[in-house]
Amino acid sequence: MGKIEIKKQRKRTSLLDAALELFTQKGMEDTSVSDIVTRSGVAKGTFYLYFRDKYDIRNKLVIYQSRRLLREAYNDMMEAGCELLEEQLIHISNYVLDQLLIRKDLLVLISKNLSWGILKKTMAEMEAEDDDNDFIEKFHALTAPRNITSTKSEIMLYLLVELIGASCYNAILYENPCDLETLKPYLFGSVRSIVAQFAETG
Amino acid sequence: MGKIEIKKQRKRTSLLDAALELFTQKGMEDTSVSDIVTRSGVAKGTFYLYFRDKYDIRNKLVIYQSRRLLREAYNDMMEAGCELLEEQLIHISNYVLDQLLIRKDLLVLISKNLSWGILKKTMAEMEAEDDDNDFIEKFHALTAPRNITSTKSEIMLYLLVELIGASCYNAILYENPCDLETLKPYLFGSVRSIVAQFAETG
Amino acid sequence: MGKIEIKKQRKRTSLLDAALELFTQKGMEDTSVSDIVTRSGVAKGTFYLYFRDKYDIRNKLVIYQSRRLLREAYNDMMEAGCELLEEQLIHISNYVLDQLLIRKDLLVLISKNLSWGILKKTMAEMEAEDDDNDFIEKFHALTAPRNITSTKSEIMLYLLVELIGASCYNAILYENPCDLETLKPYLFGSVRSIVAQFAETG
Amino acid sequence: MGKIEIKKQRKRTSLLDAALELFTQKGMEDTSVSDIVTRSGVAKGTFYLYFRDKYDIRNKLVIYQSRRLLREAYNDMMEAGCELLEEQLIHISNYVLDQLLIRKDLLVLISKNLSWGILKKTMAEMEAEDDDNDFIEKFHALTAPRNITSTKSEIMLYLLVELIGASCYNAILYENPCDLETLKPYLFGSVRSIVAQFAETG
DNA sequence: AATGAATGAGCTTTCATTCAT
DNA sequence: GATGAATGAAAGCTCATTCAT
Repeated sequence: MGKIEIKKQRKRTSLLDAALELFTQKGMEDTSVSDIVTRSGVAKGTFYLYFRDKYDIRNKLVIYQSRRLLREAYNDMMEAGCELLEEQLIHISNYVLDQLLIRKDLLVLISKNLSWGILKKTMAEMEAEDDDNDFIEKFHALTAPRNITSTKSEIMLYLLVELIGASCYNAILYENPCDLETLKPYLFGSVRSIVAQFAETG
Repeated sequence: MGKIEIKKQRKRTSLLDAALELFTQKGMEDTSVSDIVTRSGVAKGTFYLYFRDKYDIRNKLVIYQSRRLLREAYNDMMEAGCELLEEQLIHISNYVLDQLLIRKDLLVLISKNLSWGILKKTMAEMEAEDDDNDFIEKFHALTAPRNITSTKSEIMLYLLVELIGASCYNAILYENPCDLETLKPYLFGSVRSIVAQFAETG
Repeated sequence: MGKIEIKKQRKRTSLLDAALELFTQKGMEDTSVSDIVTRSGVAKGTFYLYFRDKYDIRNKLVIYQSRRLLREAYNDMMEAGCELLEEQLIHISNYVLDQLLIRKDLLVLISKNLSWGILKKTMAEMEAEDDDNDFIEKFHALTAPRNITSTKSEIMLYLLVELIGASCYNAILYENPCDLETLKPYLFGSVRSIVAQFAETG
Repeated sequence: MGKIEIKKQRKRTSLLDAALELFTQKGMEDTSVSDIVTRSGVAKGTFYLYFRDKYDIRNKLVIYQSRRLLREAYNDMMEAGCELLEEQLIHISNYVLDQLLIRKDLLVLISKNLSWGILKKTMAEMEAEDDDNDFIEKFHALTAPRNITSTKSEIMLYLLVELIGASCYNAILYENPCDLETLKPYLFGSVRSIVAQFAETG
């Protein structure tokens, strides 16, 4: 009954944990299903009871982790009580960046595998499962006071996500062309001017 | 002799061509060294006379292609005779984007594999080989009139490259969140404000 | 109780039905125990309560199906009231061939798996279970009037079964070297002369 | 040059030999490619340089062995100088049966895998490769004097092959329903009457 | 320099079978 | 009796790399 269900969840989690560690340590390429089950301590066949293949577990991992990160960032911003849209977005960005600086493994996993498509899917799923976690609606709620249409709002979000995601990767991992703290002012400056661009014309 | 040298170059080029086609058609993953040599018409062993492994030929390919694209874009901008830094960078960006829209295979190859590290290496190598092609120096020459220090100049370039590179990927390939033409005004607006940010404070 | 007994029989039959469909559709090779239980709607472990393994259920299937076919053919011949041994055997053969033409799945199942050994076992079991179904005795009863010894009778049956079984396989499935109707006259001619051979010398 | 070619032939032959032994000992089912290469003493990958898979090597084996057997039988018959068609066919049959009695491994291999389709392909290939080995033409040459049309000739051959092939299997392997020597008179009697049937009506 | 046959470790995936529930 | 999660051996097959020619 419940016992079996709990054991199954434990197996699943154990596989996800093992995969996360290995993917972030050795990369997707160099991680085999064999590696995952060995670290997880289950049999090879068991993997296939829970996931279709390596790419399936990768996707589930990326979605889960990025969703969690975003939710935390959003909540942190709400607690801080920023008023202005620019400040809200910078707060969220800052939170995410600081987390990724600490958890470089997540940075690698998410950056290399989180496409805009997956992000939208993530947010859609968040909407479906937790009614208090509809991020896209929340985002629109944030942009609404500035009279930004829904279409433009999405393009803006897209530009911001891509700019932040892409630019922090080298800065955090290789401190190239500069370290994260040096980059931040310019990055947030860019965030500010991108928002301004949409808010003005919106 | 020169003849032998020419034959060797032809082999090398033939392998690079084959690899480009295959990588852009089937992706890195699903392309084997066997596939490359078969299409190239040389023996398996020959591959290893020219490249260390699959990743080596991939890197050389990415560097070569992105270097060529950048050089073309730069020359096109010079011919157009833009005066203002913003306009110069937008012109270059526009040229690159239009090319990638046409050659989606290059987009995939470069986006997936061109990191900031490789780009800098590219430009350094350009400097070494062709003295009239030192792109980084040329870039500094472009930014100098606006009193932007070399360090800031590099950070700016970094932000621009990442923003453009990352944001055009989904727009071109999946027209998501919008197609390239729709995105351009916002993208160039962002370019403008990022440059402004550096030029003001510089 | 009877109820439990009925439920068990239903499970068994359900497994046999599923196996028949799958074996004749995809072949023995490509049918797994998993497939069988899935189609049958019972649990994996349940299979092993009723059958030792895949080969066990295959044998039971072949025996059951060929026994049924033979019984039908025999009854049909008796109703038709043929007098002469040759006509009796040809009638039976004809009935079997026509059935196999309609049910090609049975043809494949039986031809590929029904050996002379299994056939004899079949007939022996028929004898054991149903006293009104002892086919081998019935066959001897048919041959007795022609003074064919029991040994020769068996050899004759053997030759007939092998000839008919083997030759109809390609004719029915691939119409090669000719279709069944074209083959029949020659086949029945051969049956007649084989019987004659034994009857003369018997 | 020739050396490499010879080495390749030796590898191929070595694989074929190993496969023959294993297929006839343990059966197709229970023989894996791993088994074959182990016995052959080559690496796993080498197998796939010469054969597409297990079924490919099986077919090549069956065709080669049955072709060889048939050619020997035909030559033996020609040397014996039989005049009458019946005697010629019985001579060939007898030779084949005696060989299969000695080499039971071949019997299993050929019986289980030699379908009428493969046989015809075999004979067609014999025709293509060796101009003095066109068995099908030779067979027609044998039947021609008796005014048997080409179509009927083929049906006759079909019936004979199926009768002999199927009936000797149990007799040789399990002496069931009787041993080969006991069966032969009846079998040859049947051959004679089948031929008579066609010769009469032809 | 060029070849391509040979290698064999390693991959993904399947599946008959067991056994705790 | 019935279940189905778990097992892990073993399958087929690939492929980067080597090396004798």
